[in-house]
Amino acid sequence: MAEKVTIMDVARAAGVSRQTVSNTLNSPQVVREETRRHVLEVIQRLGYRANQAARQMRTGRSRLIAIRIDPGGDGISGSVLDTFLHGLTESAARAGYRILLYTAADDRSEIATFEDLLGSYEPDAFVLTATHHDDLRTSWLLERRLPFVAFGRPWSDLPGARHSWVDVDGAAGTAAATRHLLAAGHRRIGFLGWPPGSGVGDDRRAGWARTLAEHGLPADGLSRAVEDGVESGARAARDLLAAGGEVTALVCASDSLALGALNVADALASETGHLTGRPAPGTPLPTTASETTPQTGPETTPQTGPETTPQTGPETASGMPGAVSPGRRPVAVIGFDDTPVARAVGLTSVRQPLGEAAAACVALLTRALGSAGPPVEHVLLEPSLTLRRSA
Amino acid sequence: MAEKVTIMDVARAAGVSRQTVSNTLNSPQVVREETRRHVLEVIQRLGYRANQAARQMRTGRSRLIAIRIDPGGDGISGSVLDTFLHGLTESAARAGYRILLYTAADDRSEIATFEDLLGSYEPDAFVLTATHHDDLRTSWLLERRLPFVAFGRPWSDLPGARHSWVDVDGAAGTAAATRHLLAAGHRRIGFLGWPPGSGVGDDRRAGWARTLAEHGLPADGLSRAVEDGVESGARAARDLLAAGGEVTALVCASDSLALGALNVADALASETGHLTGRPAPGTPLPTTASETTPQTGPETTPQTGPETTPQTGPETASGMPGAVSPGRRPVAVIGFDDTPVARAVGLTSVRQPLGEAAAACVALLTRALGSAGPPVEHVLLEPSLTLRRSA
DNA sequence: TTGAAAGCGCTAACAC
DNA sequence: GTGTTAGCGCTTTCAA
Repeated sequence: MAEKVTIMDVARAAGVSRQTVSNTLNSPQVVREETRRHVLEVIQRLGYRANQAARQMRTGRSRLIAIRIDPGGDGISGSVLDTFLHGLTESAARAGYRILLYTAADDRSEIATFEDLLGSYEPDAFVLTATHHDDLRTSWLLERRLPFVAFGRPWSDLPGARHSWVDVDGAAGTAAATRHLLAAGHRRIGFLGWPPGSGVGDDRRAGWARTLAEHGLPADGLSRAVEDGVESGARAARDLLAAGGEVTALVCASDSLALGALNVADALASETGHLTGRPAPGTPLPTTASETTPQTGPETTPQTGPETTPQTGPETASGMPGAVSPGRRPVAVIGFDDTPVARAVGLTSVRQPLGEAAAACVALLTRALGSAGPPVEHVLLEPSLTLRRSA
Repeated sequence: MAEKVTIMDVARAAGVSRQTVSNTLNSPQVVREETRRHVLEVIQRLGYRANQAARQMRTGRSRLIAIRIDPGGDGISGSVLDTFLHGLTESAARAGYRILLYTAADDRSEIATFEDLLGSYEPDAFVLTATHHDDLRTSWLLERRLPFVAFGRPWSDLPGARHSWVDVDGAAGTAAATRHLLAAGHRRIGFLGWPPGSGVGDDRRAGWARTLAEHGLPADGLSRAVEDGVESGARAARDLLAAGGEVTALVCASDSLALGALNVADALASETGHLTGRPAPGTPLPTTASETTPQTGPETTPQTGPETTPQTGPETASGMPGAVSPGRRPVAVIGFDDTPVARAVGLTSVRQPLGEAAAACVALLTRALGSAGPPVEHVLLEPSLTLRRSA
C-alpha cells in the first residue's frame, strides 16, 4: 500500500487551506504568486497527486480516452495500429489524458461497449479506428453529442458522417510512389489494389491513376483489384505482368500485396538472369541509413529530381504480348504502410506518419473538450516514401 | 451528454432503498431472491451502471490494470506485444477490469509513471513486460507490496525477484523445433541466437542444446551469437554454413535472425540448383490450412513421428570444409515468435500462446487482488510449432 | 486573495 | 432483510 497524500496533507504542510491548494492547481491566476510557489513546492516535496476518482466525481471528467484494440497480429499491417496506439498514449499523456482499451467484434458490440464505458468509467472521448461506409458508431456518438475523433475519414457524405477526423492522404502516398517510379524512368506503371467500395482502397488507387493522367500516361488495363494478401498479390502481379501491358513497375495498396508482387518480380529476374531491385538472397542488406527518405521541410515526399529528365528507363523493353516477356528489365515494386515486413525484405513503401496522426487526434480532442461546442475539424497528413531496394 | 442513471433512480423505480440496490449488486446473498430479481430487472430496464469513480472512492479499487505499450512497430517482433495486449484487454474485461496504457523509456521513468499512476488513477495492478536482469521495476513494486504480474520470468535469483509471473517456455519451443528437424532427418542442426546474458536468449539456446545432447549429438561450433536483426542473421548463417560443420538446418532465436538465415539458404539453393523448403519466388503459396499445426490435446508440439525412424535426411551431404559446399541439400530454417513476417515468407516458427498468457496474467492478478496475502504463483506455457515451407 | 460548506455516487457500518 | 448515516477526496459555490 502506498501511503496516500491528500490535498489536506498538502494544505497542512503548507499552512494554507485545502482550497488554496486546489486553486494553485486548477486556477493559478487566483492565487498570490508567493503562495502559489510555496504550495507547489510542498506538493513536489510530498509527491502529491490529485486523486482522479475524487476529481472526476466533482468535475465529471475522467481524463480518459477510450480506443479499441484489434487482434492486430493477424495481418501484415497489424503493426500499424500498434504504432498509432503508442503515439496516442504518448500524446495523450502529454495532454494529461490516459488511454483506456477495449475490444469489440463489430460495430454493434462496440456501441454496446460505449454504453458500458460511458456508464462506468466515463471516458471523456473516444478515438475510432477503421472507419467504413455506413459506420454505425459515428452516427451513434454524433446523436448523443459525445466527443470523438476518427482516425480515418468518413467514407460517406451522409449527415451522420460529419465529425472530426484525422487521416493520412493515401492518394498522395500512391501519387508520390508513382512519381518516384516515373522519375526513375518507368512509363508502364501498374497498380495492385483492393476491390472498389472500400474508401481507403479507392483512395490509394486514385492517387496512382491521377498521377498517370497528369503525365499523359494511360492507366487502362494496368490495374488489378484483389483481396488483400501475399498470395493474391502474387497472382495479380503474375496476371498483370503477363497481360502484355509491358508493365515495369507496380504500386500496391498494401505491403502484403507488394510482397506477393515482389516474389513474382524476383522470379522473373532469376528466370531471365536480370537482377531486380532486390539483391540475390544472401547478399548483405544495405545500411539502415540509406533506407529512410531525408525529410527536409514540410514536403514529405522524396525529391526525385525534375520529372522532365527521367533517368535511363525501361521504356524500350521488348514485350512478348500475352506472356511474361523474357529479357525485360527489373520490375520495381512499391508497397504501402512501411510495415516491419517491408523493412525485412527491402521493400520500398509508403510510410504513414502515425505518431503525428495520433498527436493530431489528441489535439482535436482536447480542443473539443475545452470549448463548449465541439467544432468539427479535419487533419489530412502527407505520407512519405521509405526508399529501399525494391524501387 | 448521456443521461445519468444513478443508484437512487434504480431504488426509486424499484421501490426499495439505495442500499438494497447496492446489496443486490455487491452482496446478492443478503437480499431476498424476489427483491433481487426485481431490482436486477429494473437495473436492466434503466440501463444502470455503477459509476466507477464513486465506487472507487468508497472501495479504493479502480478495476484498472496498467501496462506499458512499447513503440513496437520498430522491430519484426513488434506484433507480439500487440497480440498479447489484445488478449489482455479481452481477458481483463471478462474479469471486470479495464486496461490502462502508459509509455516509458526505461525502468526509471517507468517507476516514475508507477508513482504518478498510483497517485492519480490508482490502478489495482500492473502487468510488466520485457523483464530483464536486475529489473528495478519488480523490486520497486515488491517493496511497496503492490500487486503485479510479469509476462516473463525474473531472470535472476535475487530476493527482489520473487513475484508472480507468466511466461512461455522458450527452451521447450526451440526443443520442439530441434526435435522436428531431427525427425525430418537432420543431424547437423545449428543455432542462431543472441549474445549470452539475456535470459530469454539463453533459454532458447538451452532448449536446442539440450535436445541435441539428449540425442547424443554434438553442439560444439554449431551455434552463433549475434545481435538481433535480419542482416546479422544472414551473416551468422553464412558464417555457420561455411564453417565446415555441414549444418543442414538452423534453429533461430527470432524471426528476424531466421529471415536472414532463410535468405542465405535460398542463395545456396539457387546457386546449386537445389530447392530449399522455400519455393521459387512466384510460385503460389500453400493454402493457409496447411500452415497451422493441428492441436490435439495438451501436447502443443506437433507430432512428427517417432524420432527413431527419420525420413530420408541430408546426413550424407558432401561438405567442402571452410566454404559453402555446393551440392548440399536444402537448409531448413525455423524462427521464433511466428510473426506476420514468418507467415508472409513461409517461415516455420515457434508460436507463443499469447492469448493464454494474457488470460493467465489476469487470472493470477484477480486471485491476488481477491485474497489478502497475494500468493506468488508461476505459469509456464508451452509454445507450439507453426509449420510452413522453410522446415 | 483565502476560508467554510456542500455534494458528486457509491458502499460499509450500524440500527431497525 | 431493509433503511439510515457517514464519508471517500476533490472542486465549486459563497462568504469573509
